[in-house]
Amino acid sequence: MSRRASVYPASDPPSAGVARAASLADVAKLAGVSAGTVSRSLYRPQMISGATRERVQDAVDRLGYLANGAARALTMRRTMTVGAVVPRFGSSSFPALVQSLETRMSAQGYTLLLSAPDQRGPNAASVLRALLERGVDAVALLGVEQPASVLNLLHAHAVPYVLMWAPPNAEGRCIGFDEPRASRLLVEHLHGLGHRNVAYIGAPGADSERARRRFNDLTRAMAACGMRLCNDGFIEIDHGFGEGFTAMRAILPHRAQYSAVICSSDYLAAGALAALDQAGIAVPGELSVASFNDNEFAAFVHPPLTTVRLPIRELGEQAANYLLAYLRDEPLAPPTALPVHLQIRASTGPTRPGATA
Amino acid sequence: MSRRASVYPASDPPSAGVARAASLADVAKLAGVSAGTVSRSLYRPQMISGATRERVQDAVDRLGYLANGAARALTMRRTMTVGAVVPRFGSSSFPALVQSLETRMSAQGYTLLLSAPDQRGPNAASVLRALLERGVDAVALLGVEQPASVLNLLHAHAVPYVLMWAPPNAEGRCIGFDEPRASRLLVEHLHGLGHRNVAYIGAPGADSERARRRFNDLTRAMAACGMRLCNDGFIEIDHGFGEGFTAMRAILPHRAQYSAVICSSDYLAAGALAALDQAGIAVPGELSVASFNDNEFAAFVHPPLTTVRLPIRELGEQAANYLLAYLRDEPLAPPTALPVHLQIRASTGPTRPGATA
DNA sequence: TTGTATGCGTTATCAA
DNA sequence: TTGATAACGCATACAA
Repeated sequence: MSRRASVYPASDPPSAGVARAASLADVAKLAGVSAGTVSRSLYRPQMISGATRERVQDAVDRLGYLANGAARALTMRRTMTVGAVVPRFGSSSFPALVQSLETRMSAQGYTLLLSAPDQRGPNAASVLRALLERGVDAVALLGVEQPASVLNLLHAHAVPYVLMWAPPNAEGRCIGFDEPRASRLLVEHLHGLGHRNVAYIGAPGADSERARRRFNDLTRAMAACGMRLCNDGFIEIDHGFGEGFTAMRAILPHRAQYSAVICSSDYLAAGALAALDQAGIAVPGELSVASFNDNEFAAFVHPPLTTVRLPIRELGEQAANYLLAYLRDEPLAPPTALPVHLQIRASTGPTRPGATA
Repeated sequence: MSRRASVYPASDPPSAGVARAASLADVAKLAGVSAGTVSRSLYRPQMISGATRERVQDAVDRLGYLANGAARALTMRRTMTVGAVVPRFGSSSFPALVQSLETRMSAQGYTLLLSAPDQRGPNAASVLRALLERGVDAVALLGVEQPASVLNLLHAHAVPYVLMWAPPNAEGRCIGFDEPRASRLLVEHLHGLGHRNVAYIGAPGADSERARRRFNDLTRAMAACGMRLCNDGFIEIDHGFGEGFTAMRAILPHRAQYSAVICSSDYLAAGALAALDQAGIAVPGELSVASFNDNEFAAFVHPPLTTVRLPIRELGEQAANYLLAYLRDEPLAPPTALPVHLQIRASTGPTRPGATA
């Protein structure tokens, strides 16, 4: 474990504010009481008489006193801060996840320290280190594939943590979706429609354990009911609208080999549907499209799409609940995989009205 | 991924651990030097001899020492932390903004404390107060309409701050887009195509100063070239895919009154285009659609769309640069409105191929 | 109910 | 180059 990862530059002083912020002592002086009394008056009001409490409050208001979190953290050994590490944060459905996590935690007085490292790997540990040095009370990490260095840090410093969007493991501390079932639902749905050969557009497995697992789940589910993945209809591509479009166009020449397409996200699906639309291929008449769905939007625009909904917001809430329980030393409800649901949307109107004319 | 590396059994709650984290004193004792020497060795290595430096580093590694940020913040009067307040964070293009802000700041060693208050939650001032109590070195706030209480707090505590996506004002400290120009570009483009009566789908002005300004910019630009906004073609609706769809359907009955539609975001535009698609209305043959665009995605799927691109990522970077300059006591480059650009995308293929058959 | 004193872990000042 | 010591601002055990 080599260190030397100082996040603090050794140079510049803070912006030279001449007047220091009001401290407890300042308030105490103005109110004519002791510092301890001020502290108690603010955070243990029942210990203080009404009269002094008023004088204190008055002084607080006049000075615009704000507690110094660093000093408090130093004595309390607690910062009311939790870290979140969410790689590739800007894309896909992660914002919704962070949103729900933040909402829940802030309702309990916690603030989120957000890290969104661009690249995975060796720097994951130093990102976490930065969070730990800032004294986070707990950490929520996105993803399964935490390097050993990260887990070691977590354990060595005894920080409560939770792995979001990760399958259950021996350690517990994971909250995820019932992804195997999600795959089964999609596959069985397509099977029921008579499809036997399927194309797949998904995220690159090399980058993501999640993508690899999903691919495995799918092939397993297909094998179980005698279906197969079409070789020339398998595309790995990053998550995104344009990517789905591009991918669909790429596998279109091999269309004879499959009668349905599964996309690993609704963004990809929406792009794929757009490509099909432009190519004049009717969905689902000529080709079925099914998708894992986390933002509920592809399905909206292109109704004839079957999706499995992954409850993202619930994931964030569950993660928050888990951490909060930990922080309260309450017994931990063993985290389970969140249930997923099949959504089959009928068309709300002609997709390509011209075709019907 | 070796999980057994942990010293702690999975059942053992860390909070029960009596052992405190290693401190500077612990490291010092192990290395046989004083605490001050350890501190200097880590952060002012040039002041320390090579031999002691090694012994210190060794002790640090063996103890897994991590600096206590609270203690450091207390003496340094600096936390290397910046706050971000981004209401309605989960939606629209804000994630991209936060992403770029975080990327830039973290490159300089700062960590983002993110607050995403939903509109009706605790008032803006208390959200900010929470951030200030946690000792943020600076704050980035999204939006123009900061209540006086917020600005007072900011000034009273002399915290460097920047208002993102806000028009320049007397105070400076604002970074935004050249929105008036954006409106002019769109309007003039439509004017050039011969349109005179225009419908508008935008965010509710009651909720957002930004929405009000945009509406004003648009009407002004239209007035300047003899165009007008169609009364029955003006819809205020929240940002979103489905919302655009719904809005477009709502104004469709009044279609005789306008020949073009402006949408205030690409999500809305994409929804609107979908609605038009389903209604069998050719774009731009029968109706032109133009949009403010911050995610570059509506334009991708539905090529015949004219957008003005608002450089979101650049906004986040500029905000970061501004704060960083402040934190370094460097002269502040007066923030200017970021330039916007018109994007006219030609169709990449038949949108509704059936229509051409 | 209130005051006093101590310690939290670090950096900075001043000696050595 | 290193060590001792004094802040930093707050919470709390203990005394009054």
